[in-house]
Amino acid sequence: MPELPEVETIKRQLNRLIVGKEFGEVKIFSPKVSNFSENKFREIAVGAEIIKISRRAKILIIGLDNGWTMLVHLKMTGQLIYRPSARNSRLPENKHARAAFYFIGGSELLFNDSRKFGYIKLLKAKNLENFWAERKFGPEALDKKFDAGKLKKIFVVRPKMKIKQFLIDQKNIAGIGNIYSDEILFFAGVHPCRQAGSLSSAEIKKIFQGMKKILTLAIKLRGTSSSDYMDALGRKGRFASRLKVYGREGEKCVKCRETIKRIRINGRSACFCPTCQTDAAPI
DNA sequence: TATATTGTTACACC
DNA sequence: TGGTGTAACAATAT
Repeated sequence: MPELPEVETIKRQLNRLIVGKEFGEVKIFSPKVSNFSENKFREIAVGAEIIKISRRAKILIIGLDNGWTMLVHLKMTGQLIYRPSARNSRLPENKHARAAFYFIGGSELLFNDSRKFGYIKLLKAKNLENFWAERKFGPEALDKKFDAGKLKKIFVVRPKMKIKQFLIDQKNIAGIGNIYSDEILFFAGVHPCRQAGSLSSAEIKKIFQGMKKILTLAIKLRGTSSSDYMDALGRKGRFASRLKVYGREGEKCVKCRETIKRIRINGRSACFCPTCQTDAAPI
């Protein structure tokens, strides 16, 4: 599940790998992954050079030198894999290959996605601002200007929301998904069902610290590979071994040896330790 | 075959 | 009006 650390990892890698490269050919194997037909996509992209890669929330922004940008969302199972040289022909070697970009010079970028939830959209750079405005993303989780005070203000706006859902909602904070919300709440010792408005200042501060600490470490380890995720070099991330609650239902809590529980909150699974993450607000 | 999966969004409700 | 909660949707592996 690519969340902020995984997308950030790919962003950093692609900035080293494909900036300055020019599209020589484009193949779209699954038409629905893009907002343009293969021909139209090719018309726009071929001949363009990549200027820089950035990220907003879980979306990769690949800036081109012709006034267009490519927006890539990996959703659940997407992968963007760079290969220094194209293997055989122009055929996908992965059965879940949805699109392929071949650069002048022989390298290539593959977009794989078994679930086909991800997308690669072409958007004129001048329309980007509007694109973000429509989505109403909250502050970037790791933005240096995002401090505990600002987080507290967002809590005030949505007091009824369960904290688990609050953390995942991109309109509150941008970049956190199911994995890291579970881990942040364990770090903070807060039960996922607690309402945002019931949290004390100390708890909000702890959530803030956990968010910064966990996401930063996860980037350092190139993300979490619990299922399909791979970085741009086709390698697994190394944060999975650091997970304390996510995906550990039925296993023992690393802190107190209690059994980790899993519940559903708004259709999403939430893993937590019933002992370490208390249900009640502190007095 | 039915079910679980998650990020996002559409929609009904108060 | 807009916050809130629920459900739908994407498509696949198991």
